[in-house]
Amino acid sequence: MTKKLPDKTVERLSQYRRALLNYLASGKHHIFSHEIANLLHITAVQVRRDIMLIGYTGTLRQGYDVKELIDIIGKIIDSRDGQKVAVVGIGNLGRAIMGYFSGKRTKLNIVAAFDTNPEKVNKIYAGIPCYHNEMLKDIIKNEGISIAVISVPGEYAEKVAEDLILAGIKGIINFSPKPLNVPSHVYLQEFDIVTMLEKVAYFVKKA
Amino acid sequence: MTKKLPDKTVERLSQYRRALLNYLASGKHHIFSHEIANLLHITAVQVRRDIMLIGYTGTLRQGYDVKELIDIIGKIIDSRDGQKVAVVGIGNLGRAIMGYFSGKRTKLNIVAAFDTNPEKVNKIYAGIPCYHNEMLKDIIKNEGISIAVISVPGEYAEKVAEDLILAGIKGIINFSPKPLNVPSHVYLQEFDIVTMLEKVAYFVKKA
DNA sequence: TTAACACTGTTATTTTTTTCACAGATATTT
DNA sequence: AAATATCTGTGAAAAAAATAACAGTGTTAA
Repeated sequence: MTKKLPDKTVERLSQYRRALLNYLASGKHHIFSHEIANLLHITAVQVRRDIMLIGYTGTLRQGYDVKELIDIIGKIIDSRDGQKVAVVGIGNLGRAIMGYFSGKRTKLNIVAAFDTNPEKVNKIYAGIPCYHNEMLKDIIKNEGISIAVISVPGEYAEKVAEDLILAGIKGIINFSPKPLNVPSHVYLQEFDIVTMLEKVAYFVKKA
Repeated sequence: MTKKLPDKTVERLSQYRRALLNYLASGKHHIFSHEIANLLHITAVQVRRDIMLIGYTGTLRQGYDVKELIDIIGKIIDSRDGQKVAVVGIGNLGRAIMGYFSGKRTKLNIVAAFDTNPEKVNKIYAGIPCYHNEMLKDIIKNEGISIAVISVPGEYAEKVAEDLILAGIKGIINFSPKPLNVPSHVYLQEFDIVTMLEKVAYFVKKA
């Protein structure tokens, strides 16, 4: 199972798991591919194919064992000992992200936040300590943080990314509008809110 | 030029425009495809293809006229009279989004925010009035708002989406972790932060 | 004036992702 | 027990997106 899965499949697996955890609360133990599909509003074939790709197999006429499936997905997408995450830039967006994770105990732990604003440095946000950006390299290295979320204004994004890369970060999620350049051993996911809005606007506009 | 462009091309066009507006400040009036490519860290072919798709053509040996290109992109992705946008859910994320747009005058105008929290209702955030969710349908209709950003907790997302659709919304950006189901005449863009992080974690994890 | 060069525009190819179509298996109905 | 219905797993086809390859054309250099 070492073979890398398609990008999109990994995204959906994460969503399957969340939906299934929720579904467990209904007390049912089995679920059909078309039921999963309905939860995410996608097609049943897609669900079956994704599940096929991770090597799990359901039972005919009964569908998939919910707990087993949740477990398998965990084995695939989680890393054994969890991964540490840092958030750089404690504006509204940074705090929103920290809020999403606070309380939940998953394999992904936000363990540090960074900002340059002295008002914010050395405070605790959603249970996470905020350090000055100057500390970034040291803390990333010492804590073994492998993933960083960049939620600083565009002007600073490049510099932050450089520092992160020098510190040995492995994955970056960039919320700033500045496209980043990363070496091939760093996985980069960009997300640009303005662009997303403009795209929606394009597909919405009636001539 | 009524033919719909590929999804990804539209995203990139939005990014080209922003990069080009910035590039104008350098005082240069022309730009080569490979220079645009460098700005976004993509390939020159991709840039040329996108530009081909919108029917613009550069001049050999000089590249593209920056202002013209910006104009053409605007003609393609903006709608003539602009579009109105609403943000539903004024948590950190909602405020972050409003912050991105405040001040900038583009063809996309956030004209209303909604929340259920009485502390927030009837206040102004980043210049945008916040109404109670009860007002949603009326205001969407009366103001002619065509796009909505959902930044409420998952539990409320479905209900909000229903109301938006009843109100005649055309496009939705969903930041909640609850997958939405929309009729085919509504364009939906989902963005799930937890899933994105889990995806990055997967591609980053060593063994 | 000819050769080398540097770009664009586009066709062809490849890769990635989704959808179709159906064989196989087991429960249910008649 | 045969016929029917239901659901999985997957090969094959289609659709979407990215990349390669190159013809064409003006520019510069020799």
